[in-house]
Amino acid sequence: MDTPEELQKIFPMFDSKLAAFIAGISERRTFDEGEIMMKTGQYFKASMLIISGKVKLYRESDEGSEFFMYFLEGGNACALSMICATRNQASQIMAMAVEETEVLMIPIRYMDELMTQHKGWYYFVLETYRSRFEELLVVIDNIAFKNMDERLEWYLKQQTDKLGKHLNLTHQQIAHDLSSSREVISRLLKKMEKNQMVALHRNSIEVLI
Amino acid sequence: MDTPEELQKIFPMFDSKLAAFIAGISERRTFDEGEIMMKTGQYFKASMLIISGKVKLYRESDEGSEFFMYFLEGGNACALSMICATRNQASQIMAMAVEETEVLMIPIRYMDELMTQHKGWYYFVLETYRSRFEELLVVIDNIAFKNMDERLEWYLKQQTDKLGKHLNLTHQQIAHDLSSSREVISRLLKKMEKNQMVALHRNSIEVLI
DNA sequence: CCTCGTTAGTGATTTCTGTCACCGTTCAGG
DNA sequence: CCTGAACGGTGACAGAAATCACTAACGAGG
Repeated sequence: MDTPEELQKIFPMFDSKLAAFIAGISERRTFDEGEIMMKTGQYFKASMLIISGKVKLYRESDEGSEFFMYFLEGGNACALSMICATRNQASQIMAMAVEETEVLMIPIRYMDELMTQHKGWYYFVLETYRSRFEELLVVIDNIAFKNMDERLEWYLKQQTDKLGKHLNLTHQQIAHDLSSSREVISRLLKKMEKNQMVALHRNSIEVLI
Repeated sequence: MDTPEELQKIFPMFDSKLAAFIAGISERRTFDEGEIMMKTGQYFKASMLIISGKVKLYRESDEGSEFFMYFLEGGNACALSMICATRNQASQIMAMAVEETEVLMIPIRYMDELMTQHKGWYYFVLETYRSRFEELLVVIDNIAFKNMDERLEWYLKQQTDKLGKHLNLTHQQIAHDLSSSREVISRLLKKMEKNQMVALHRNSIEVLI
């Protein structure tokens, strides 16, 4: 169990009373690399705060294909889990740990108390919603206005910002995340390699820019 | 100025104390059909609650093209205006009245008091964010996974849900909202007409399904 | 060391969408 | 009543992306 002081380092918005409260009621859980943390259609039993690690968030289509939206990392929280939890609504997104990830699970029965008694909590919730909302707007910009080559560049930039210049991704995975096809991604990556923007290896890509 | 009772009819989440407070501090304003209520890059000076009418929300690209996201109507509020207002951030969306629309403008200096003193207010804010967030997810579904014919059908469905079966839209406007081109929309509409899904008139479309 | 599944590269073809060109219709304003 | 702008229909073409088909390279496990 975390001490309130550790919690405040990761979530600076929490005052000490709030940090202590959360430390008392939450349960720590670790997800392995590649583990699915939340599936579409699943119901939230707890609100999740990310302590450490990295999480990829996906939107799933009816036909089963997935679309990468954004990352969560330490200090973030799943926006939907915080409110769906209180209303018992099904998740509309899929979350996958890309590295070992530690989270705090806050049971939904405490949501109302957190909201009403702790000013820092709902500020945090609002800030979480606002920033995810803005990320979604950027996602829309990209898929609505840009071609695949620009989208791929933007995608690689996002990944390197979070995971470093050396990406352990196959072309297939990238195609999947962008809801495109492997051949298209392979060709575009080749073009980027010619332009000295990336170096291609088997199962990994080095971003040079 | 509205009476608190009228306000509660439109915003059932507001308790009478909150309704009275808002009635006291807000200013009513009317926007005409077609009027731009909010431009990208503009700063919020007030949070807006929609009393009546219909508003279309757009995302604008760097190059100036616009992309329709969702409607707001009586009882809704602009999600971004509620939080950007408190942080003095620029708007990232464009809002246009599609019919005469009445709004309540709540000056930003009251935001903190509303948040901290009125439970109904932040429940309302959270609910607003949550529902807009979900609408954005559906928008992403459509542009990420669907072709233009399906997107057009979904677009027409949205419009008829809010505005009725008889839509006063030109093909050019639809193309604009979907960030496509007039010719493509014309052709797809012709196909839909053949399939008895719409009836086409000059400057208007009747949706038959 | 062999084999098979995964990963990548690439050409050919098709589909979807955007663009260009052009024409006819409608309608408001002079 | 005329005219020009806005609207809409349509064919031809171009480009992006998806799909199909095939090949080569790599690497883990027998």
